Amino acid sequence: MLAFIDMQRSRSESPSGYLAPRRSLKLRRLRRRDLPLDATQLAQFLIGCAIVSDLAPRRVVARITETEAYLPGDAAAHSFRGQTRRNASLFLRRGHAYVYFIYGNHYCLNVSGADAGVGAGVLLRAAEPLEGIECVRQRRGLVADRDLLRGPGRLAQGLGVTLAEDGADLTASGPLWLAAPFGAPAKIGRSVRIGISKEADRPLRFFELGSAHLSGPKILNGGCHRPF
DNA sequence: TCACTGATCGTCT
DNA sequence: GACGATCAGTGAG
Repeated sequence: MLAFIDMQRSRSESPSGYLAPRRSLKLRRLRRRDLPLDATQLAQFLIGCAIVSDLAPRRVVARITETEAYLPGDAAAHSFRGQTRRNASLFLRRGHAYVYFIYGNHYCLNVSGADAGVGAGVLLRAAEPLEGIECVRQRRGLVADRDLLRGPGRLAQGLGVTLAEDGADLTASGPLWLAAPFGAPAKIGRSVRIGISKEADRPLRFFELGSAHLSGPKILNGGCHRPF
C-alpha cells in the first residue's frame, strides 16, 4: 500500500463553502512501478491520487475524482485504428501524458496505461483543486468552485495543460506529475463512459462516490452531487 | 436540472 | 469534408 501523504495544511472555508489550503501540500511522486499495468485498474487507482502542475505561474495540485479507461481493441479509444502522429503518446509506457485537442477549443489529458506499443490509457475527467486555486481561477475565469476542474476540458485548462505536455513522463521530474493518494481511501463508483458513441455501454468510468467534483449527468454519479 | 445549440479546428478518411 | 473522449449559454419545466 502506498504511503500516506501528510497534507500539512490548515484550511479556511470560503463563502462558497470551499475548503482552501493555506500551506503547500506534502506530496510523494508516484513511480512507474506504483502504477497498475492494466488501464482499468489504473483508472481506479488514480481516483484519490493527485495531479500536480508546476507550469507557470505557480503550482496547482488537484485530487483526481473521475477517470475513464480506454483499452486495447476498444472502438472508443483513440488507439483503436493504430498509432498515428496524434495518438503516439498513448502508445508510450504507462505513466506518460497523452494530450489531444478536441472540438476546436479543448485539450484533454490522459495517462498512458499499458506497456510500450500497446495503446491504452486513462482519461482524467475531473479533479478537486487543493492548492493553487487562485491560479486555476485565473485560467478558468469566473466559474463556481466546483466547476473549476469538472470535465476533461476544464481540468486541462485549469492545470494549464496544452499540447506542450503531450508525451511528458508523469513519473519523472517535470512540470506535470502524479502524486500518491492521500486522505481516506476513496469509495469508488462505476458507470458507463461519457460522450462516446462506440462501445458506449462498457462500464469503464470510475469516480469518487459523494464527490461534488464530478462531470456528467447526476444519474451516472449515484446521485451524489453535493450542493455547495 | 435538463435539453438543446453554436462555437471551433485538428485529425482522419 | 466529416467527425469528435467538450463547453458555455440559453430557455423550459
